[in-house]
Amino acid sequence: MRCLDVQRVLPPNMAKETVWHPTSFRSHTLGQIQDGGSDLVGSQVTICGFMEANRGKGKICFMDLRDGTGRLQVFLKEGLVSDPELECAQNLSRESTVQVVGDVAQKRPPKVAEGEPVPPPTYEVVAKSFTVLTEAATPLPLGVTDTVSIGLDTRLDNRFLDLRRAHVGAMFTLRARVLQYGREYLISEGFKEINSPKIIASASEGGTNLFPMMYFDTPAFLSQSPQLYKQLTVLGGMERVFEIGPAFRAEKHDTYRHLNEFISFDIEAAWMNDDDVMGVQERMINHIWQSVADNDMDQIEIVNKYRETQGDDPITVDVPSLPFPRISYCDAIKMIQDSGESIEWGADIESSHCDIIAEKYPGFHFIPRWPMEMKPFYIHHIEGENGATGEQLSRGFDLNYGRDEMTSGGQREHDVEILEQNLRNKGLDPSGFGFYTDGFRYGAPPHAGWGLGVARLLMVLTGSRNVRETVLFPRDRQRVTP
RNA sequence: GCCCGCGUGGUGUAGCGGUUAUCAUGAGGGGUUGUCGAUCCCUCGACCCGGGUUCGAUUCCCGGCGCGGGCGCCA
Repeated sequence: MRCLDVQRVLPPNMAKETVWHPTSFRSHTLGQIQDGGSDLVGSQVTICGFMEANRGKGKICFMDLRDGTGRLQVFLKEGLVSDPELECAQNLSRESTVQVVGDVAQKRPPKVAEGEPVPPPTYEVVAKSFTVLTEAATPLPLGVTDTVSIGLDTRLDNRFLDLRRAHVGAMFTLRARVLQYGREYLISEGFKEINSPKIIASASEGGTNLFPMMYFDTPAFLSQSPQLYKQLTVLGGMERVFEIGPAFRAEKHDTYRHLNEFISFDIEAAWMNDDDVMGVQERMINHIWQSVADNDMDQIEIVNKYRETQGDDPITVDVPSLPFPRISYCDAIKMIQDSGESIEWGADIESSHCDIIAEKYPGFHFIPRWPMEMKPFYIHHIEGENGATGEQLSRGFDLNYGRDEMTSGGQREHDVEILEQNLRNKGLDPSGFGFYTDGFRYGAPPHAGWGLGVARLLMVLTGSRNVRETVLFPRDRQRVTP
């Protein structure tokens, strides 16, 4: 089984140097012919794809094919394929799927105006035989290549078609890359990936509303956060863990940045405080941005090409420099007050306030040291570390980008006595949290962590104005299908 | 939950108390063509639902449903 050994040797950058083995349906991807056509000229290939467009109704027909790797023109000519095949190709509806056997050839260069540079050679497949795999119904609920803009609701109702549009596909390719780079970075710092339960018996944090459900005969809830479980894992000695998983919140908000199901990128690490995990976070984000800039500018270009047609400014991938600015809660309040807004110490920093801070700090910035009173019971505080008017500060922080909150995190309380007092201070009964507080009774390392909204991070990277742009099948107040 | 706005062919839009309801894209048919945002000719397709005002409502009013924006809250 020698061939298996060969295949175990993976290329250094899996994302960019994918090995496309032939399948039962095709010998080559369209991307392979697009990029490596010069080596393939004259050889026979079998390709598959969606038919994006067909031109020509007489003795010849040009067909634009698209698969998940690229686009390619197929040339059909009377005499080279059978008459029924040619007619079938000419009458085929857009987005039908086809299989073509033919020879790779260099395309005839397009006519260019006098003095214009001749473009580099491109390649096509001259068909020998042509098979329709499935015929697409007409008309399409939305045009994959049409120039008309399409409402978000129509797009989400027909996401399978929307996703075929170049810039939409690029957005989700970028999403996959962001997750990949985030993972690989945390692994490089010793973090291990975990999975925590999404069906839970009690709330992880106060405040947010839960989706109730029946777990056989027991009332239960969908998890709003992996918080308590990732902490229990660290208490179990796993040292550094991360999870990329769903969180569910039954809140009736209706904004560009809220969903009722979202993917949270969470970490938790022993022997760290809030400053330490802020360091992890900014290094991770820096790595993600750097990796996108190094590997994925082709996807950014696709997005920008579309943005140009919509009159939007192109997006740029500016790798944020380290460290990110840190504006403590107290300083943030002062900044807001100095701008003339009335805000009291102890109040939440709202979106309009974030606009004020974002004027000075438009990119990523941390807001550490929130009042203890505003943070959940599991957040750590240092006795005597007080704000301007004497209130106890916490070791909780947020990460914002512009006006939008990306992350909430902090050092956790590891002293079980204080933890139980915190619960009582919040009006919660410690006996209901025994499964959690018991984890602290037999030795507990100081630890810290954060949760990052993946879709919100993607909004920043892709310049999206609605979180739904970066989520395949968003769940909001009025949408549970598809 | 509150405030504001919108609902017109498959898609995205213009417009109006009486119109042949605009434009683009699309779909169907045909011609030409190594085309590439193909092109040319012909054809097709729409006023969210219910009630009210009116001689007459797609247009005005009320209710419903759906959608969008802002706010609250959060990741």
